[in-house]
Amino acid sequence: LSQTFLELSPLLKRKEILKILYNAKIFKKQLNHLNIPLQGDFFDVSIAEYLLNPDSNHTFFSVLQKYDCETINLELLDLSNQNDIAAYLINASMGLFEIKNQVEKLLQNYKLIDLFYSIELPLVDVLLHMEINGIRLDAKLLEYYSGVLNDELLRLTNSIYKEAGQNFNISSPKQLGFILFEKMRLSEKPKKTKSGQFSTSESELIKLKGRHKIVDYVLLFRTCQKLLSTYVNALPLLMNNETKKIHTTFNQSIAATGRLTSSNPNLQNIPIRRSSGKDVRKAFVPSDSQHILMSADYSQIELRLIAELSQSDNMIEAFLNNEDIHASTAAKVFKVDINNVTSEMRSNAKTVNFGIIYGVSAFGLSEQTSLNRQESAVLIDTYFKTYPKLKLFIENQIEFARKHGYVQTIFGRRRELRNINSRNAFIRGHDERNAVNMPIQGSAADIIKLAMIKIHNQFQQKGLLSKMVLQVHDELVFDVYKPEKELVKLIVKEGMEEVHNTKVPLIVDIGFGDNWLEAH
DNA sequence: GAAGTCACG
DNA sequence: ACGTACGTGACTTCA
Repeated sequence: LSQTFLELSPLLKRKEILKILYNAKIFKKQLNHLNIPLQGDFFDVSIAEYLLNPDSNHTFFSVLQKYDCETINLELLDLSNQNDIAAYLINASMGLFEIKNQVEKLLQNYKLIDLFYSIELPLVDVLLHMEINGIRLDAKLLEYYSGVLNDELLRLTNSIYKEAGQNFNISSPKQLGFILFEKMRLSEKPKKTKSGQFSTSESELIKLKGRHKIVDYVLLFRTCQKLLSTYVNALPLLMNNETKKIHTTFNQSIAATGRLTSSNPNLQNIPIRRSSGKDVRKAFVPSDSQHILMSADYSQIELRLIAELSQSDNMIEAFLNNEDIHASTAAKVFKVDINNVTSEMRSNAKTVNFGIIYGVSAFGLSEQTSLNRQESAVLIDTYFKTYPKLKLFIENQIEFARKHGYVQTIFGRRRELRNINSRNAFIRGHDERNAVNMPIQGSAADIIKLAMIKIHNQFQQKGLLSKMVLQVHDELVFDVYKPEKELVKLIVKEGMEEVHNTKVPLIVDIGFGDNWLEAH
């Protein structure tokens, strides 16, 4: 394969030739490895197809079929035969060429062409750089933590066996369910999963807290086990041993809302919420002593966007006054002065604020808060009376979706909602919630993508040594060359805050540190 | 490979 | 009466 690439290199260097690719980032990464630059414009069919149809998984082969290109049956090919391989590649290339013209027209018809050319395509190179840069991992710290967690796990295992009166596989939900609900009868009405098994999920176990010591042990066991298997033991195995860096893959054509995803390893779900997991974050460090990590995150971007899109004046007002939005909401719905908001009131208001973005029900809210169903229903009702335009926005979104069969973000990214008119209330409900959620989540995704492109270009123009290394939906992480600290801070803050003009200001919080936890 | 669980925004 | 919050990826168990 590398031989083929070398032979192609004179063509790849010619700027006037448009290169039509399927997943350009993978191709460019391979070329980069061989030191063959790809110059000039390129077109990525996989991204075009994703914008046209963000809900489905597409492979090169499925796209060829979809656009009625003649495809060679792979099973009939002899991959050790050069002629067969050549025939396949020629066939695939012709297919790509045909498809490019078709999808480009479709992008135009659906008004996705600007999104494609000014956001998604330029983003390919930004993500490529980030993946190649990688982020440094302190594997020694994780090794130490692994020992601590293993000891803890051993102690918990023994305690659980003792309380259960027998040995069993604690990691097996089936066996654990049997012990807790058949043998120990810890609940009168244990919740079952879809398949009829006892549910042993965290939210169910928390309801049993205080009934028996074993519940706390199991919860702790699960936490330790998760940290060990997914992070502490797994991350060092994916580290490049020479550079001590981790190189994730950012997937640009998976999430139906327009977000990126991260895999191998997923660096968008590194623990932070619980204290027990925070040590994992400490293992993400600057590349060397000349660098420092910088984290820049949008403050409440989704709530700001829903305030903006709904033109909800009193919520906009709260943001303009730089109020604590959850406290502000609590003051309004519980009708107290903002200074008299208790932490429980704020916490419940916070849950509703997020719930609104997801289309929460009274039941869902009661599951997430200390409130019962009745109280939750009242709270939601009061919430909509407080922010009437928010309710109107939700209704308008659903109506738009019913009429047109799709919804869109502020940059015109679309998601079809095929079941918005379904007679099945459950199926319809899902699309109704997405009619509200996708434009919010997706607009936030559009905004941060555009900011990434701007920031990357500034770094290149100024020849900076600092690097953008991670994106976590509303946060960007940089490996900053210390002498560039103030300049980088300025470029990033302005780049993120000024990328899109809104009535509600977008605010970015910036922090520095010798590890990712400190930078927050 | 599905199901269950849990890490993140 | 019903089911019950959006979007992901990874790990373990088990049929």
